[in-house]
Amino acid sequence: MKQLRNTKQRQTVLNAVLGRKDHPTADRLYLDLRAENPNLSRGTVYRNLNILAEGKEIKQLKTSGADRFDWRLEPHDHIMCTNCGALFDSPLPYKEELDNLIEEYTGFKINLHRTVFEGLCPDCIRRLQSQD
Amino acid sequence: MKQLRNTKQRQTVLNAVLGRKDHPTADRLYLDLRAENPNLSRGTVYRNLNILAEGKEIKQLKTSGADRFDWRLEPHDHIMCTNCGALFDSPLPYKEELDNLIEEYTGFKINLHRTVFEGLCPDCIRRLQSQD
DNA sequence: ATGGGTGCAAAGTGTTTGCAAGTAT
DNA sequence: ATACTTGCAAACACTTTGCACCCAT
Repeated sequence: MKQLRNTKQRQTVLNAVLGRKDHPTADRLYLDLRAENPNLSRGTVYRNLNILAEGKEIKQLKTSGADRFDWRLEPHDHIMCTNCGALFDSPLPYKEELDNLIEEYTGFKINLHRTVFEGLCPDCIRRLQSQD
Repeated sequence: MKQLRNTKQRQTVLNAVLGRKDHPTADRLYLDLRAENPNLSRGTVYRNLNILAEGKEIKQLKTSGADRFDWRLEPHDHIMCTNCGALFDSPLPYKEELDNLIEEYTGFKINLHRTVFEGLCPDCIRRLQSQD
C-alpha cells in the first residue's frame, strides 16, 4: 500500500468535509474551496475525496447523479428531498441484523446496506403548496 | 400530459426489460437489442426507458454508476455484488412502516426508500478463495 | 533524493437533447 | 394533418487520468 502524504490540499479537503453539516457533492466542495484557494484543481479535490474515503476518514455516499461526502463514519441511513436535492441523516437506527439475515438467506458476504428515503422535505412541501 | 404512442421501438424496449431476469443497465439493454435491431439508436433506448419508468411500466434503480431497470413493480430491496456487479432481489420484505416513521420524525412526505445490500456473491467468494 | 501529489487539460462514462425526417393516431 | 418518435450526433454532467513539475518525507 502507498505511503500517504500530508499535503496542504489534502488537509483543506478533509477539513472542508468535516467542517460542514450538509452532505456536499465533490463539485460543490470544489467550487466552495476554490473561492479561498484559487489554484486548487478539481482533479485534486476528487482524488483526495477518494483517497480519504478509502482511508475511512470520511464516507462516500454513492447516489445516482453526483456522489455525496459525509463526516459521520458510523453506518446510518439518509433522507433525500426529490425536489430540492437536500440530504439529511436518518434518525432511525441502522439495522445491522438485516445484513446477517441476507447472508443466511443468500450466501452473500454482506459488508453493509445503504438506505435512502425519498420524498419531499418540509420546506418543499410548504413551497409547493403556496404555489397552487 | 403527453399522449403516448405505441411504437415498435418502445415495445421492443419494454419487452426486453420484461423478458429478462437480471437487472440490466440501459447500455447493456441497448447493446443487446442492437444485435437484433441494427438501427435502433441509443437515444431511443434511454428515452423509452425513462418514459416507461415514469409511466410505471418498469422500475428504475438509481445506483451509483449506471442505472438499472427492473420488471418487478412492487417495492423491494436489492443485493449487489461489489466484485462482479451482479444485482439480485432481496428476499426480505419491504418495510413500508419505516417510511411512516420517517414522516413522523422529520416532517418529510416520504414516497419510498431504496435499500441496497452490498457484499460478495457466493460465486465471487468461491472465485476469490481459489485464487489465493 | 525519491516517489507521492499537484495543476491542468484531455479523455472517459453514462445520459440527455436539438434537429430534421418518419410515423402512429 | 397533427404532434409524438426516431436516428443521429453533439452536448452534458460527473469523474478519472496522463503528464510534467513540485514538494513532503
